[in-house]
Amino acid sequence: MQPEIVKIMRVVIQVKEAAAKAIHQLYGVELQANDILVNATKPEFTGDYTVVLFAFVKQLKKSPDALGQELGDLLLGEYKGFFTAFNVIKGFLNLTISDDHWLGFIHSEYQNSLFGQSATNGQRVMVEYSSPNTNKPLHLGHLRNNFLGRSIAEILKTNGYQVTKTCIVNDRGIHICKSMIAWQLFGNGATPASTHTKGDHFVGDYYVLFNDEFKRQVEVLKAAGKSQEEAEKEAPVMKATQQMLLDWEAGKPEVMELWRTMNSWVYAGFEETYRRIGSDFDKTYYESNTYLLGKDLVETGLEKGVFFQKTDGSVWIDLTPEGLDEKLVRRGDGTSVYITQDIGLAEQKQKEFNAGQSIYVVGDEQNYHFKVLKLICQKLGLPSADGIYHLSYGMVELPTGKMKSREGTVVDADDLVEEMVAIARQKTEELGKVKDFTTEELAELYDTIGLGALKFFLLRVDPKKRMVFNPEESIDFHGFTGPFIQYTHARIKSILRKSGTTKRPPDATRDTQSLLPLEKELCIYLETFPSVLADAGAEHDPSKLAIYIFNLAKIFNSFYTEHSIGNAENEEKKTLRLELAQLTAQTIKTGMNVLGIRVPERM
RNA sequence: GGUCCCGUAGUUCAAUGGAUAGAAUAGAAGUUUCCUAAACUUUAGAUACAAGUUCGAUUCUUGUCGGGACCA
Repeated sequence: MQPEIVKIMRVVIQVKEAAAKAIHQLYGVELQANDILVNATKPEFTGDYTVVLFAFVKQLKKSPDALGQELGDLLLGEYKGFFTAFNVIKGFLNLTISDDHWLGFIHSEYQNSLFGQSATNGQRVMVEYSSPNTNKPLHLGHLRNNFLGRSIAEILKTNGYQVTKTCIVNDRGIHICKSMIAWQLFGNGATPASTHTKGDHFVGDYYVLFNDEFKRQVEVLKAAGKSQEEAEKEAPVMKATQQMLLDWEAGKPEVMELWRTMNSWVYAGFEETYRRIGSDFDKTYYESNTYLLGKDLVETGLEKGVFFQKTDGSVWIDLTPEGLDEKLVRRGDGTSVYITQDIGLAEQKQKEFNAGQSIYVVGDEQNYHFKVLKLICQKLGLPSADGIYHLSYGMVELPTGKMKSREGTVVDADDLVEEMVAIARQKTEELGKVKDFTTEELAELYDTIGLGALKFFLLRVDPKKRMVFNPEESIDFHGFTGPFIQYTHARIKSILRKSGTTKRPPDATRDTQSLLPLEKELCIYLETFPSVLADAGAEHDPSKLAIYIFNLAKIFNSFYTEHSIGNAENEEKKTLRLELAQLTAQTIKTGMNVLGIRVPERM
């Protein structure tokens, strides 16, 4: 074994490659390292890593026991100093890795502030997330979106990608006209400044007013004998809104002016929220600029025969061969539909950034839409089409069911953040551990903890799955939570402040101590961090990382309770444990930062 | 009508076809002369149902029941 490789290569990979080589040597069968299943050994068995043998039993015509014995014997002989023991139980070959190897790993990485980071790979990825509408403020669902988008972007950066974060703002259409109409009717010239209201909430309030007024007018018309449908069509506010949309499209100056003004209020509000929750974008697109994109692509598609025209002039694509149906891409009156501008924007982004991968963080109610989008782009032959990936996430629900604006059950993002921070404050004051902090330091700490709890809560779940947010139970700082991890970090930093960092001189000879079970468990788990980051990136799943950091903190806490660091049995142990503590703190910090969560030095 | 997703402890979440299905919380019982008890230790508790595929199924296939989304 080359010593350099030992340091760089992950242990699991080494085990796989060694096993593949051994099988080749013993039986002449060529296997790829990745075809071999290697897991961490379950705690109730002896060993560190386990080769699952069942898969080869048939092919090699060996009993699992015999195969395990032969393989174990060969591996132990060939890789002295790496493997130190093995046992075979049923079809499982449990291998023990030498303490020397783990010690070497800790010694070489404990000061590495880039532990887990991959070298740049020269590939560009775009991540589009957030995608707000300008008629109302952000809610809990947007928070999940923002945290996912931001963290997946950061994860991909650590994986060596060059990442561009984009945002498409839905700033036009009937919804914003509703707010505008309501403001004209009921606003009396009020502004966010005059009412001391955050701009996005201000505009959102008029959206609510619109709906109230609309409902009222519909009732009046129904009382006058109209059907529901007729009433909704004829309600004066609705007619006014539709006229306003036409005026907007025609570029009528007063309408444009009002639209710009109201949107600017909203952007000021969004800006504040984004700053608070840590979302930022390298490039923001506005639908008012992009909604006409893609029209020329409809022509291209018709020429290429990808699209076809019906007798009423509407243009369609036939996706029945793909198991979907026919999809409209341009209406008979020549106006385009939602998907057309998405195709156009995809093309434009490709021209601007030419990213190999384009990730769209969008709710799973649009699964069908993105399936269609990708297919159409592929059929049109857009070079970036294969790189389209819909990072589809499930809705955040309340214990009572879905959030409904009509029933006032929408959880507002700003309110929720403030509530979390307030609870962090209350909890911190109760514990009274940071009485010497300045006001600024306290404010920062409350933010760190409150936002940490919220972000971790939303990121710890597989994005694809729907999740339930229980306002009472979710605001917990114990157990599988952000503050638990932050606390572990703060405690480690406290130990390091008191015990000093490690005293190992750079030329110190490698020690010969043996690892205690809890020390070893921590080593093994730390060593997997880079592959967890890689997995989380490849799977587009930050929850893998969140779960890892939580487990790491838990393992450290068990270790810490059992073994003294500052008053270790001897200097050698003390040095090792300080190194373990340093690397654990570093790993927690890197992992949490990648999730967009800060970790305090003290709390 | 068609397509897709989801059903795991009381609750919220895990488990690339692998060993006795893990955590957290709520419940029960403990741990402070010593590095931060927002911690630690012990305990009890679950794969919706029925078939099939195989050495082995929470995972794959089919059906039933339940929840959700989308398309026209």
